[in-house]
Parts: sequence; C-alpha cells; structure tokens
Amino acid sequence: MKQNKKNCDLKSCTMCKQCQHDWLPALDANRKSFHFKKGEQLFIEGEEVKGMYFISKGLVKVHKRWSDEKELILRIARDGDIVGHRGLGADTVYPVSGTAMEPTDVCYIDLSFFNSTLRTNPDFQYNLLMFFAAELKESEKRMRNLAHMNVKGRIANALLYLQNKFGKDANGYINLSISRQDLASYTGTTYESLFRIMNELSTEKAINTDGKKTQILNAALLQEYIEQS
Amino acid sequence: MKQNKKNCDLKSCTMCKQCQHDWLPALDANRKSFHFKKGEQLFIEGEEVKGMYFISKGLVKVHKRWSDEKELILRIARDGDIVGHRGLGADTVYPVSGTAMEPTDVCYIDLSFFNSTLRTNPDFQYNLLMFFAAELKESEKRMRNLAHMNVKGRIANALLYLQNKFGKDANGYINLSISRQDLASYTGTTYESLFRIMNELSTEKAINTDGKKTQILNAALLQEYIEQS
DNA sequence: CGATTTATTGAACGTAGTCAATTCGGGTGG
DNA sequence: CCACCCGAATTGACTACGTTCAATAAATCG
Repeated sequence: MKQNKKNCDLKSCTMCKQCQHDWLPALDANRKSFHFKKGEQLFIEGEEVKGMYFISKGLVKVHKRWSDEKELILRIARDGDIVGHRGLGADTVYPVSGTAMEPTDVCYIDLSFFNSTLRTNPDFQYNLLMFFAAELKESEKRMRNLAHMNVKGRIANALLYLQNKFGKDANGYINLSISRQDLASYTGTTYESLFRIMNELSTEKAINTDGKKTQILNAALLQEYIEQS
Repeated sequence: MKQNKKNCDLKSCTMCKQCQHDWLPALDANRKSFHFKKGEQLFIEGEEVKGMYFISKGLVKVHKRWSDEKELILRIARDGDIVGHRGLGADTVYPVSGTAMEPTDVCYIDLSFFNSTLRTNPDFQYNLLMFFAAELKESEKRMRNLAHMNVKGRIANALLYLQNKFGKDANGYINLSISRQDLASYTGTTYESLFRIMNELSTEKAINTDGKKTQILNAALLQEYIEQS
C-alpha cells in the first residue's frame, strides 16, 4: 500500500453524504489517502485495529479465515462503502481481513478520531447504526442459508444477489469481475463444486470479442435451484 | 402474552444502565410490561415491527425460518438482554422471530419512541452501536463455522460457547435448560445427528436425585472435536 | 519453447440428512 | 391401579450431496 497525494472524497461515502456537512471539514482534516494494488491487504485478521476505510474507488473483499487454506468471504465492498468497521467494539483486533480485489483508492480515518467523530455527529452515528443493523440482517440471512440451503441454491442465490447489488453492464453481464475461487469462498463451497454447478447453470456460452468464453446463466435454472434447495 | 401490572425494571437492562440516568424517567413513562408464557412468541418473522423488548427475567430464542419445518436459532437472550432490535432499519418487518423458552417478563418500548430516544441519548445510541458491532462479529464467526466446521465441531463449539455465556450451576451443569431440538436448531443440524454426537461426547452418565439421567460431557473430547473439524 | 499455474473432469469416499421402526416415559381417563 | 395414548427418545439402514484426491488438458508467462 502507498499513501498518495490524490485527494479522496469523503462525500462519495454513502454514509457521510447523508450527514450534516459542517462536520466534514474536521473529518477531512484527519483523513489519509491510500492506494492498494490488487491483492494487497487493507487490514488483517488478528492485527491491532488501526482505523476505518472509506472506499473512494475500487473493490474490497472482507473475509475470515478457517484453517490455513479455507476462508469465507463475508462481503464485497465497493465505491462508497465503508470497511474496517468490524474492528469497532471492545476487542482491539480485526476479526476479519480486507483485501483489494481491484486497484483501490481509500480514505483512511484513524480509529481514535473516528470514535470521537461518532460523538460529535449523532447523524453519522445513527447512519452507522442503521448500517450495522442492515449488515446484521444480511449476515443472519446468509447464516441461515448456509445452514439449510444446498450448494446449488446458495450459488444461485449468490449470483442473483450479486447481480442485484452490482447491476448489469451493456452486455447483460454482472458488473463485477470475480474469480471462481472467490465466488466459491463467497458461497461457502469448493472451487470444484462451484465449477460444476456453474456449468450446469449455463446452458449456452458466448465467445467475446477478445476471444474469451463467457458463461451465460440460465435465469430459469437459477430460480429452480433456489426453489429446490 | 398478557400485559401485567408488575413493574419491569429498565435499569436491569445491560445497555440502559450504562447510560445517563436522566433520560430513564422518559423511557420509563413509555414502557409497557408484558409476560410471555413458555412457547409464546414476542414477535414473528414477517410481521410489522412494533417495538423493542428488554428482558427483565426469562429466556428468549431468536430464530429464523427455512421452509416449513426447519429453522436456525440465531441467539439465545436472557435477563438484561434486548431483543427485537433486528427490526431496526429501513425494512419495517421483523426478519426473525422471538419465542420465550421460559416464562419471561419484558419491558416493551414502542418503536417510534425508541427511535426518538436514540436521538436524545447519544450514550444509549453509542452503546447500541457497540452492541450491534459485537453481534455482527459473533454472527460472522458463526457463519464461517457453519461453512467450514463439521457437525461435531459445531456442536462442541456451541456447548462451550453456551457454558461460557450461561455459566455452570452447583453441579457443574450448564446453567441453561434447552431442548435437544433447540440445540440442534442452534447448531444448524438435525435432532438425530445432535443426539448421536451428544452420546459420543458423554462418556459417562449421572443419575440425578430426581431419578433423571444427565449426560456428562467429556471436555477432552469436546476439544478434540473442535480441532478435528 | 519449456515451465508453471489454472481449468476441467472422473472417481471414490465420508459425512450427515432422511426415513422408518421401536422403545420409553409420563400423563389421563376409565 | 391399570390400560392406553401420545410425544419424545433411541436406534438402524439407506441415500445423497459435496468434498477430496488425482489425473489430464489448456492457458499463461517468462
């Protein structure tokens, strides 16, 4: 990671821009601007909590380890999202890691200043509270799905969720470039299982202009998989 | 459920008692006192959010349905805990249900008043925020465990967690009376699987003074199961 | 062009879920 | 007090899903 001169814009943060703007200058004075290359880690599970990150531009996966080779991706954050907030609370170590999936620019706010800013801006605190409430709901829904849906259903579900969250590009593809390995980690399954099921799900394939093959998902099958699970 | 005359005590709420006490009278004026019998539901998944519950005395499971016969227990709340807070946020329906596992007395606060009290007491809002942060951490840890641990490990884990949370009584038993069905739902497995594994885990059995049999868990095995998974 | 990683497929294995049968224990009513 | 009944406990057998391992093919990179 490297600190750069480029000014990140806190107003692009979904949570900040709904707040009274008279506090932003103070926040602005305390921010640092960082750039992370693809694959670099913003914060690491088990390390001391240092601060919060507001993503100006990029993509960050938040993941949690299990044993040496397994992990679960908890969330995929992008422009305007906040990450590192799981470091809040009594515990002073990050319970999760954050890794850039693309080159990513962030605003960084020191934890102690972040904490004090909560007190001075109840609006922001309220927004953050609502954000946590939404995250908790989502987390518990996924937890139930992990417990009771089969892999087909979880994959179908994840694809629809990601399509809904990231939208579609001009070609109708999901506006998110993610490796199969990451998609497997996101749905809580193995690379091989994901591979096989993705094949079942794509009844047709397209050849892109660059010569690469793209799988085209069958919407009806997606629905079917969810219902069967 | 029935509203009773008995005064519930908001100061017994873990979150309230850390706050400035000058707002408590206002909160106090807006509370209602309810009693729920074992098995009665405080709130139901899918229903309109009405308010928050502070448990004065009792035990409440928070659970989420999957299909008609399956559910996942997300949390077991007791004296001093708050439930119904998952109703906060943009969505106006409860994403989960709350059911009394024992006769339970609660303080009930109307949602609209609860929301306004957040604004007037930043301390309380801050405590609630930290509470949500802790819940989210816990939820995500369990999510990862559901994804990667096997059933043995999850059960062993859950038993240790519950022992840690509810403590042990004079006989060394976990201070929580929970049905096997509920324990299965809590660990995300079936009644039968839980049964078999609990048998494996208890290398000896005790006959209580009342003639009932009690399973005595083998601590070493618990540890082993967690490590193997 | 060789080397090394990533994709693809097959086969086997084990875990845990499902179904069904039986037993047990504790009421309840005759 | 006994016969009956019901739900919970207990156990066995079977099955299926998904992981794991291994082998091959394809692609990427220096």
